[in-house]
Amino acid sequence: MKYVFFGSPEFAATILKKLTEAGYMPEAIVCNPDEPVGRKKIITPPAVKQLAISNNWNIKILQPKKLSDIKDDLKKINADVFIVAAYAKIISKEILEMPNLKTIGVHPSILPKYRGSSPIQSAILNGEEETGVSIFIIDEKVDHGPVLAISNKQKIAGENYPELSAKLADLGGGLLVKILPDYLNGKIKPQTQSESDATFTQKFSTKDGEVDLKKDSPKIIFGKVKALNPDPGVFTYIETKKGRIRLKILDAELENNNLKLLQIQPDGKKPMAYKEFLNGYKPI
RNA sequence: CGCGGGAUGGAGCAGUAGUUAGCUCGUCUGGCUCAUAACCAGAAGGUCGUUGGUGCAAUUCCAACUCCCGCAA
Repeated sequence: MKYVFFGSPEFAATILKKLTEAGYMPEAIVCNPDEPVGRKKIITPPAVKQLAISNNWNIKILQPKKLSDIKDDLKKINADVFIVAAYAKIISKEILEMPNLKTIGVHPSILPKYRGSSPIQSAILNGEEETGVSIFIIDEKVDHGPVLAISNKQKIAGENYPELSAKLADLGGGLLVKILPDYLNGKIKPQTQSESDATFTQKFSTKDGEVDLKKDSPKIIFGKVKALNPDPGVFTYIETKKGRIRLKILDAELENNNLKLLQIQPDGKKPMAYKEFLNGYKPI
């Protein structure tokens, strides 16, 4: 089987790793361009590219700004199927339908629930007790195509976004490897999604991470802390002897509906335990 | 040159131009207690980021540098 892998972040890298471990080496990978990260603007390649480089895979790495720029390259590869995991760009119909086995996607939710760009964070934020991973055929509407397989349920038990994402990537990668042979042989019958059950998620912004420790309910704050870290993060303002400071909330736990802050970070300081913060800052 | 905060014992913070640099926490020792993250007594532990400058005197003033971090992208 010849395939091209589309994906950029850690979630995608985990899935690609599973595929290659199972003997499926892509002809090429397509990921976002290297981007400057942080204050120092260090040029950082996406996780998928790093995986390929660190393993010295002799495959093509395509990092187009626009997918239309690499149409011809993709055509030349003459792949049987495209596999997409968290690529972050909308892929045009023309490209999706290039391979005769079309393009399949891995989406970290149980479709048709939580379509869109932040399924994992949204599930945590909404206090879902479990979620899962879906594999489906991608069409031109976002996360809309017929479903090939749905993973076992994954319990959500206080994980934060990166932790849950890692688990789901693992789960999704495993499922993909498992069903791929059947899909290639045409043994799987795609199931159309129920449109009436569909829900959508959107990206979060800094503003979504602002909380008020006094006014907001502990449960909601807790959900945000787990879902929105490390990016865009959760923050609040707190009055101390020295004045009002901005405080990021990195980790917390919920105990009998009381929010207990564990790890915080004052503006301009390193992350620290809340207990240590109290030693020096004396909130009012 | 995008904006800004910071560097003081293991941690978080104060602080001052001048014989012994403080506080909260932690650590160690002893005591109390059925017991404890509680309490009492005591102890160890700091070239006050680096380099240079001005002072009789600098950790405290000035300059440069290094490193850390928040925002923005």
